[in-house]
Amino acid sequence: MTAPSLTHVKCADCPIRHRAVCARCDSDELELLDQIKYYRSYEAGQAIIWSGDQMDFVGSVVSGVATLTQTMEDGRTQMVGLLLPSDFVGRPGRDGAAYNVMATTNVMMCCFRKRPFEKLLDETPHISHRLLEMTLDELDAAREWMLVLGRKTAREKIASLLAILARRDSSFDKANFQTESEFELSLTREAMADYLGLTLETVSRQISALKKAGVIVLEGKRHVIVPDMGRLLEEAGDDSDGGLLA
Amino acid sequence: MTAPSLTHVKCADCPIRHRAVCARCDSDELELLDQIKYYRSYEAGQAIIWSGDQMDFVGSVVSGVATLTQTMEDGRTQMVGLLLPSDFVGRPGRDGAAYNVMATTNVMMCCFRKRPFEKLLDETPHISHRLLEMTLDELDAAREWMLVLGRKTAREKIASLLAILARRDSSFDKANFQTESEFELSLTREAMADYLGLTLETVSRQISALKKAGVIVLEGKRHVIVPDMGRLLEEAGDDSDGGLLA
DNA sequence: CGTCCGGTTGATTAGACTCAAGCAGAGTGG
DNA sequence: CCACTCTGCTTGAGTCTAATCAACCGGACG
Repeated sequence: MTAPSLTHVKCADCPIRHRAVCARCDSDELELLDQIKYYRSYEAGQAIIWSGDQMDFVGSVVSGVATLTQTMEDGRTQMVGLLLPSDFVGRPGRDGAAYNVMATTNVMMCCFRKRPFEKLLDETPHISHRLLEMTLDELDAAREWMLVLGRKTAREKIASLLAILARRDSSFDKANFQTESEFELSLTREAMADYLGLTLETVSRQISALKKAGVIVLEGKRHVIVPDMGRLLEEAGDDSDGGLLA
Repeated sequence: MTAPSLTHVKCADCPIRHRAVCARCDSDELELLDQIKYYRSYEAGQAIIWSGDQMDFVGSVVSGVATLTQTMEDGRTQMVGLLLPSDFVGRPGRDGAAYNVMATTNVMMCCFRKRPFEKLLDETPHISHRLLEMTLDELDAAREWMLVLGRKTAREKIASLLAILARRDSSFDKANFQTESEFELSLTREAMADYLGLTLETVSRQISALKKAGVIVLEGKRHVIVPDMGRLLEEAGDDSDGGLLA
């Protein structure tokens, strides 16, 4: 294992400046955050945090993809969150980590020392309000996922996952409704299975089935082309609006 | 349908005063909340909110049990939250309801007019911080539930639900570990099925199985006695600590 | 060249679903 | 008061979806 690379980047130059927990901060507030933060990189496959670990930082994903997973003693594991750039990691006010956080690709984190961040949170409404908003969004996403896990068939689950990845991964700039979409699959079959509550064999079979049905086109094993998003959403069992609300 | 009963109760006399979103408020802040709130009652079985409805209030459950559910066009439904006294309903900053909220028993709600509440939220850290804390707790609960939905067997699911209800329903005053527990089941078999991603027949069968195995004792169909919580947690596939962290 | 990893595919099995019948208790109306 | 119905629940028989077990493929890498 290589030593983690620690670096420091000015907040103003940060790629997630306008989406992360710091999004609403003015330049004075950014300055305060700047003083308690550091960048840290993790390699693909590496653990960022183990469940039960003492946490000395919270932070944001700057680049890359990480997963939040829960494991039972017998090894069954369930992914409970997919962390993309700007997503927040860690729970202010709690010392022990509740989940495993694993880097799926190479990941850059912007870490805030925990105690000073908690202090800032108390004193800076721009931060606490933004964190509240992000947490409410995550709660909605988790609840959406509960429907997928509890009530959808294997095929619908796969289609749902692909739809989410298509929406987030591909730059869906505007009213998220170009009919075509194309993106890189950053998860292994096993990770997808853990996300969906399936086995990796079932994931593989259903992806093959969707390919055979022409719902998706694969270039290699990881590059996905969706010729018709409407068709994919149909397969996902979603009605057209995809459950997004103002 | 009877007209809703609207009443007003002083915050100081409110049974959820120290657990709800108002928990941290001082008396001045309570006074402000008092001016924008009203109590409202709902009968068992009644809808409190329909998904997609315009929301003109947010609020707290004062007494009773309500459920948060999501429904697909073909009727498949998944419960995504169980609302007990002190739980918060509604999302500040969003006008449309994202879920159905149904009264399972008779329910009393403390409703805050939405716009004024949002204004208070902006100006009152005691409220926004408490709401953040409660939202983080709900997110943890939702993630815990994702493991149940995605990876547990029918029997483990039932045991998990009973364990949750036992912990919350029965007055688990202290270190939540008396070995014995006893509580009233406020959910129908169908509601349990919707919670667990099962059919009601499977719920019925697994409850019978747990009864036959002596894990639980039923008095009538709704009163549950758990002679040994450790045994129940074993059946739930949880290790002894039940996943609670400081 | 052999091995490992991620992925695919096939055969069989098991667990939950579906369809169906029936029970107990509460409420209703003749 | 009794028959009738309704709701919530239980139980059984048969089916089907996804899990399990197993073989195999292809590319990367030492």
